[in-house]
Amino acid sequence: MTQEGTFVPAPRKAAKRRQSGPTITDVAREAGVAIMTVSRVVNGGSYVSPATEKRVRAAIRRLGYTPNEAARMLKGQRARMIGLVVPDLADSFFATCANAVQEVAGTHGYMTLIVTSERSVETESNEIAMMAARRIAGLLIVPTGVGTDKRLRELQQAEIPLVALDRTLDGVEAGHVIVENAGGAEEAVRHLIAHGHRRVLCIGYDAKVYTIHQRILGYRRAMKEAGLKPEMWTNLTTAPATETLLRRLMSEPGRPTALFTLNNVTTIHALQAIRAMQLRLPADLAMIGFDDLELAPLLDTPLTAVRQPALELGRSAARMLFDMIRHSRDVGTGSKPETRIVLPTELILRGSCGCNHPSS
Amino acid sequence: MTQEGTFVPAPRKAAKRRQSGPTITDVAREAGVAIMTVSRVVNGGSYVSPATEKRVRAAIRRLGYTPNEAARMLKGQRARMIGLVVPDLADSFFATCANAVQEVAGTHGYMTLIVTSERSVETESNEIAMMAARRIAGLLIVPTGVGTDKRLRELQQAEIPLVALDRTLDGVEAGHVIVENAGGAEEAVRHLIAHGHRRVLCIGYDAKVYTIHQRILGYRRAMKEAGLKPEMWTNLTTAPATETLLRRLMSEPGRPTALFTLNNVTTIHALQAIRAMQLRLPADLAMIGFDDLELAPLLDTPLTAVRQPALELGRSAARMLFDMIRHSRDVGTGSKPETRIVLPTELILRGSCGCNHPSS
DNA sequence: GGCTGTGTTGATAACGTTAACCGCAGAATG
DNA sequence: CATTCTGCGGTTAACGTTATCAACACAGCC
Repeated sequence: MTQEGTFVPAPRKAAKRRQSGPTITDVAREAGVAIMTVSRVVNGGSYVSPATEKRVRAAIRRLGYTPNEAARMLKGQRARMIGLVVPDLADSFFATCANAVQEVAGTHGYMTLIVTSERSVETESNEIAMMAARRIAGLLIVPTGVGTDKRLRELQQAEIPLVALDRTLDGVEAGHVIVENAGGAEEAVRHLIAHGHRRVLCIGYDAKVYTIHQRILGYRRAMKEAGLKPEMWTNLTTAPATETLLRRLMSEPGRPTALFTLNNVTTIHALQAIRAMQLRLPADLAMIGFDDLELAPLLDTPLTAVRQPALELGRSAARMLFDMIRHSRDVGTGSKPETRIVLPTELILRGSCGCNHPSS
Repeated sequence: MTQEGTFVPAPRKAAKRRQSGPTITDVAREAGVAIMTVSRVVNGGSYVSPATEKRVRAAIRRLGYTPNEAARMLKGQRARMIGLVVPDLADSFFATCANAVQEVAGTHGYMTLIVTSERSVETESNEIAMMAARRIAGLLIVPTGVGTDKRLRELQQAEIPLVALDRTLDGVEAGHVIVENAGGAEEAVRHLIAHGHRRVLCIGYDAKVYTIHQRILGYRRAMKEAGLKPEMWTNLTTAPATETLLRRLMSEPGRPTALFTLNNVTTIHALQAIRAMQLRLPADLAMIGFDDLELAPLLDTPLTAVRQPALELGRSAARMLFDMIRHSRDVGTGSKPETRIVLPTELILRGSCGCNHPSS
């Protein structure tokens, strides 16, 4: 069909599969204006006459146009996304935090990339790299490792704000939002001692994790204050290991009369073991767990627990991150954002510590 | 090598705040090759001599280069992200699903945008729009509403694969992964009837929700089969409402002797009410709940429950979505992906239904 | 008539990446 | 020696958006 001698640059094969939806160019054509005018209408702020704006809005609605975030981000170097790294979403504590973070992000028009590190430093590192590639505007992280990941330092160099959630982060400049781990643990152990217990066992997960470490500190303080000998067993990761340990310790003469569990999972494992051993709470063993459980009031013996404000923790951390993002964007506007928030814990007295708990 | 009289295009003013990290151009300069060569090394596949590749890789490592996903996505129209909409992350069932989805996505090099609809159709709609703007490659959704969101139809037009999780989706072409809701409920209610109960109560959340609706169907089938009169109470959203209802029904003469709860939240509310009313399970009231709870075995009377394979549900749905994504990209490669998966439920017998449960 | 605003719109150049060509050595072939 | 490969590498043009600057129309003012 091409006739005479002009060079025809090989007809495109089949219109080249454009992007899914209509683009700003389509809207501009539809409304009979320049693309810049459409951009102005979409982003607001600049001068556009009411009549033109109406025409453009109508075209947008007619075509069902949505701005392409990829292109926006490429121009503006900021993704309207934040990242969140948690060890495990199936843990209700982290799930609640994630819920709160995601909610706050939504009010800012941001979305949240949530990933789980599965308590593996390597996974965590990879995920941070993937988020960096997506050019997130900020990162919230419940750090899994002890040291500081090299990737985090790279994020830092890229001036991406960083907030540690529930734990602290050394070696990089980051904000953090934590709870009164030591104080909460101390209060709980003191309470057990006040009930007359002299041998108070303390068991939990990995002592290298910041939160566990802090809680152990609180436990030691309370024990030392009462002149009692601390007895700690950590690195309990499975239910069987926990049961084996408890069986051994509880068969000794002068066996422990009280138990303080350092974290959620261990609390549940201990409860399972106690049921298997047919011990009665609090008669055979008084117990307090760090981190409350939704069903704690409904257990055989309702469980006394140190409650952490998970929702507030997530919200505060997210708010802090957005403060930092705003501050780093409009450089030096307003005061420097807060970089450390410590939230209080609450000792919820139920039956398992030995208190008479209210019947309703 | 351009030296003398060539045109020099006006020196840029002050380097113009570039993107956070180094770009492909920096790598190319560092390695002394063209950017295209770097791109080839990064994406693999094409001809690059080993020597050049080594040089480029070294430069990449030296500079700490990460490809800008925004630019990639803008070119290729595909974001290496999928979306996940759940009603509530604090619900352990959905949290577990999310965990599984996120894990499968990771193995494909994708990240997951997780949002909660908070059971609001409007929130859900907005979130779908935000995800559309981010040009996600596919969407997993636990639909909250009854009808089909207009936004979903738009996604569909944009040829974005869609999979409904735990529920079905009418009016759009979508895959779905669900569990044997009706069958599981029927089995549970039959079990209660087999224990001799004639008046089996059925309570739950919104009956318009697909899952609840299906479970009610199962309940009705079992009751009809036994020639018993079904008694259902739905729209119970709060704990007080549930307690009020149960108090009223349990004070009637010839009161119900068995209870079947249709969903997680209602199960918990019922357990709270039962404790408040000082009823004994299963003596005063036998009970089975749909959806198992982690602490169910540890309750006063261990709770018999219909367990759903939450992990498997999430995994299957994610796998189905990635099948659809692959299929829509390499058009017509391989067989059409599965679009319907139904997973079995399992009745976990513990004490609350009246069975003697194993002590350990 | 020349100015200076002021309110509105348009043209163009990036942003970082990849797809589609183009070109160039050197080897293999005629 | 002239051709055709073939393996590598470079050039250029998008992708959809926004910042920047220029242009225009119209008013008010000397």
